Amino acid sequence: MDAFSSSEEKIFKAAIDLFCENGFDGTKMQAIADKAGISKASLHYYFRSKDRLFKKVVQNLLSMLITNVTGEIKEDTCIEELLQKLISGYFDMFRKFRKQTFFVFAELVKHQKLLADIIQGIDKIAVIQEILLRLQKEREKGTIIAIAPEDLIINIIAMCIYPLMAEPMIKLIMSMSDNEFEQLLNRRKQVVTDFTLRAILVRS
Amino acid sequence: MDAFSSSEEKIFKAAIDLFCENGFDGTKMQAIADKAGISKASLHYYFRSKDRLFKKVVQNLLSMLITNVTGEIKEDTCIEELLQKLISGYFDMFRKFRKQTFFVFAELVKHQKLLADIIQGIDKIAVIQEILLRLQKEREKGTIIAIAPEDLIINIIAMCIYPLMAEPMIKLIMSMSDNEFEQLLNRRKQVVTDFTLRAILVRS
DNA sequence: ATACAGTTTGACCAAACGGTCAGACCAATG
DNA sequence: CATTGGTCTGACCGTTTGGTCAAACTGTAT
Repeated sequence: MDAFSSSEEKIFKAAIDLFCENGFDGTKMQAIADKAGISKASLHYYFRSKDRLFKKVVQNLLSMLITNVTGEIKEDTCIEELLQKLISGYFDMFRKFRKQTFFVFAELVKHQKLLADIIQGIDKIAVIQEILLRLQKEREKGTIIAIAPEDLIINIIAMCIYPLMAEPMIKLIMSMSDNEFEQLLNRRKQVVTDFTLRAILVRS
Repeated sequence: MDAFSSSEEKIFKAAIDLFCENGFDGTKMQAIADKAGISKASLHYYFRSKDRLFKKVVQNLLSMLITNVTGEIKEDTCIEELLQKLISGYFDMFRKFRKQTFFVFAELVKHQKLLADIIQGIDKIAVIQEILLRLQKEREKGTIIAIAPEDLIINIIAMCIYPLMAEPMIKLIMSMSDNEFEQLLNRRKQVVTDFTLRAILVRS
């Protein structure tokens, strides 16, 4: 009677995969059961309804995405290194959990009512707050220009996340091949870091 | 026997609204019929199947979004004004057609197979090409730093579009109220313009 | 009036959907 | 061996889904 028996785990993993791939409405309970290798009735045995299963999946992914950005940002690292690590961390995570990220974004917009319920199950948003504070300090120190930390972080996340979410659009509009696009992604961390540092660093 | 009879138009508009709101799987034919004020059978009379109707909707929106960014970019405007107008244009459009943009992004990722069919029905992607060329020129002139025009445009679009698509996430992570977020959106054009110009302008 | 092509619909269909339930299965305990 | 409690399922249910079709309804030209 573990919190995660083998079957429950298999179901949950299958549900994550399929929900991320096809969204809430596009995912059928039978498909989850098939992928998990159990009967549809067992689904309802472990998770009472589709909505409950869905909510748990979203909660799990959101929590994972938020807490995953944490770590290794010490107080004594200079602003350049801080931003570089931040960008690198965000980009790698978004690239690794591409579909999951897009899924959470999309479904959170559609089912805004669920958000209130989901928030309570999530622990740490403190990491971001920490970074916001550090940026505020740097600004007072005069190493970076006057910019609201929120604006700066949004800019950074935007530049990291957008190419990953907009791949088909970018390829279409820019007439890019798969190869060219992959090159673009590979140089992306450097591009965003340079761009950001040039934008906010106060030069002597 | 117009290309758009009154009924056909009503159906198409209803379809756009509902598809944008609920996605492909979340939109039911009966709901479209109800919203258009006609019978479900009439839907199939004008558009043979749900897939065909869906494809036409995506095609129409994608074409609209792409061609809508055009206009008023003359050759003699300086780089600062060019970027400011570009950012302003993108941001206003994305803000105006927020749901449509998100919808096209999401469904284009899911149904990547349809993209090949859809591309053929779209005329002008030339506007972007024009801007890419102009940026290349400025770079050679030495007014802006060495950055691939594609990277620059992606950065700009990213910073414009991301806050609009990630509203719930941002509010959650940054602990923002509706009011604070609206303020953030209102200053966004200025923020992105300043940020971008500082990042790419060669200073004397 | 009649004929005709385009439009619109109620009634209908097979398939798929989320969900239920009685009962089979299976270890572990007495 | 018998009982018990958790696990698992085939069969089933009511509803909803995308799609069809013959028939009714328009207006217009003959």
